[in-house]
Amino acid sequence: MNCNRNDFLDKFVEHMLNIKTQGESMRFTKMFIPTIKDAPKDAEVISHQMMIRAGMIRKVASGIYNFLPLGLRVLKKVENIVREEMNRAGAQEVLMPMVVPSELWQESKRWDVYGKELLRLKDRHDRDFCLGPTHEEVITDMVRRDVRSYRQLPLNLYQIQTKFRDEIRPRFGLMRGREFIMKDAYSFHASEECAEREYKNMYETYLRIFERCGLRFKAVEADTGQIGGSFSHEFMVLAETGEDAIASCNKCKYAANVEKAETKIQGQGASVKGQEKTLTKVSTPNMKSVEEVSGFLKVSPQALIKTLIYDSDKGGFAVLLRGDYEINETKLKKHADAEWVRLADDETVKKITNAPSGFAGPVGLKCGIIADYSIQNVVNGVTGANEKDAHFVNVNIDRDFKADKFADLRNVVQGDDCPRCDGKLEIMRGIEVGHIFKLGTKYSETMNAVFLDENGKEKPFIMGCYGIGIGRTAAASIEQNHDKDGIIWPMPLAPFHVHIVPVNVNDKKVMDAAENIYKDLEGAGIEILVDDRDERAGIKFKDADLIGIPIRLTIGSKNLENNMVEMKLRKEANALLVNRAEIVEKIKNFKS
RNA sequence: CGGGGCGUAGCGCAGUCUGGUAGCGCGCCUGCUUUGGGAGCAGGAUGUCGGAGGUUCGAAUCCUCUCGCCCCGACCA
Repeated sequence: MNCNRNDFLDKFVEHMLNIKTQGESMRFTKMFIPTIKDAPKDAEVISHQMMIRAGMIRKVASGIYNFLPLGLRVLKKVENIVREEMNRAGAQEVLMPMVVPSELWQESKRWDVYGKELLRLKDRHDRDFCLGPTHEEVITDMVRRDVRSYRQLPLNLYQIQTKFRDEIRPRFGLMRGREFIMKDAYSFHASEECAEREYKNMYETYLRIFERCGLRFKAVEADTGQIGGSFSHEFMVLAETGEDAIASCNKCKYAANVEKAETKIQGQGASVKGQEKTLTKVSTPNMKSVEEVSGFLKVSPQALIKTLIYDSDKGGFAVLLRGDYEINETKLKKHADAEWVRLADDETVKKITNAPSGFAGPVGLKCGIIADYSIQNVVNGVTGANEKDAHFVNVNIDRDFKADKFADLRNVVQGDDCPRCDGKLEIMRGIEVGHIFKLGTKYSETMNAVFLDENGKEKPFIMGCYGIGIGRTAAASIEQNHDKDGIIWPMPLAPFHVHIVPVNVNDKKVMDAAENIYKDLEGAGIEILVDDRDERAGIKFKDADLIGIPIRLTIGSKNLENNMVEMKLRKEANALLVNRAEIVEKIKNFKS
């Protein structure tokens, strides 16, 4: 109304000062932190619920999220650690487009292979594009255009960028989204040795990155999956809610994703001959599963030879497995030498075994049989009789049937022997936050990305690729570090280092003290969130616990009279009183 | 993709079976009191009942279609 020029200027200056506080430290009243008591019912896992409740993220569509200021700060913390360590390791940051022309994907043959996860779109000229789920094609193209000589190698280029994978079933919030931020690095080499050296370099770099993030994690051997290549490691954050099972030796350093984990080959030729009983068919009405059959016949599941009928690009075949073990399709695919394998549908089972599914067995079966090593020990076993409601008992290998091939086809279980030493394997769960691959020449060959070596000979680049899920790392940290009240951030990922809670903002002494401490800490390079809201103490404490900043300073009038301030670590139950003069020093110690 | 479930106020839910003026708790706004662990009292605002079509005098409720979201499933041998 009577807003004259000077008022306007004052307001402008005030506004600019407020903006300035949006740097390292913040006032709660100025920051957009919409915390909520009840998480929406669609949030299933802890990290998802807590990020929503703490006002860090909001869902926009299935598997697609907004990052609010607090969430973004955490994301940036992870990014910066990754960036610093990648740079330190000699990699260089680039930025590639999110929208990629189909030509590149057609060239690598992945346009047809990658499937529905690849979100395809057309531009106004009806040309095909996709949203990049990963960038091997783009980087290979980028490098082949301008790198001609071995003298320009090696190169390690990375970006931190948004990826899109149209997941079948996005879930668990940031843990399995469709749109997500990833650091992906690609290295190019003139020789195998150089590529392997870089793989080790990245392995070490990843160890440093996740250590700096304050995570408990494990590097495990992994299957190379869809990206392809010769060998790879995954970096798993250990958490009950992890989507992956990993096997880890209790004695040596061996650790592997269960998809890939091996055990000592048992029982080759160890079957006890001479006690073989007569093969007998028994009636097992409606007994299909291992539990049903073993319960009905009163034998242990170990005595069963589970017969699974598989379909593949090479046709149908049978897989034999001891009753108490699980099939590992990754291993099966490899040993069956197939492009794809799939459990056969009822119709195919019927065609191959002449019986409804649930009664398949190797005796008299007229298809290829591939058997897990585990059945070599089974004497007088139980199998389906390839006939409805019937099983054979006293089935013996060699006498009653033969397998075309023995192989390691099962998932390892708790207590299996370590393949490397005399230790035992433990099974634990993990969240995959990083994955490194030695790619070899898979992409450089198909995309004709070549350089001239010192002999003037044309050779394809030898490549490696190295990914880290940025958002997933933040989510994994929460899965690993939380209690019933909220998040417990490790210092390096925390959105702020210190959370100042003035108990009563209307008490001038309290607020003055809070302001002074705020300024002192800020001057010492510490990031602070000060809860200057005119709210009851209880509400502020609840929000502080939920948001999970590692150090909380509670400023109340009574303690202030003794020149003391309460300091509480989020991860500990009890608070301690600190003299005002010592606060900065104390906190500096905790921070490092 | 198959199976199941859910869409009602910002969030959590009731109401749907059996059609008859849209509710509860939390949150939000105003005022007073309160003020170290999600306060009390009083007053107040807020809904295309996911969307479209149909049945009916009348639809959140019944029917058809559609969209969105969530969960389970590739271990039945």
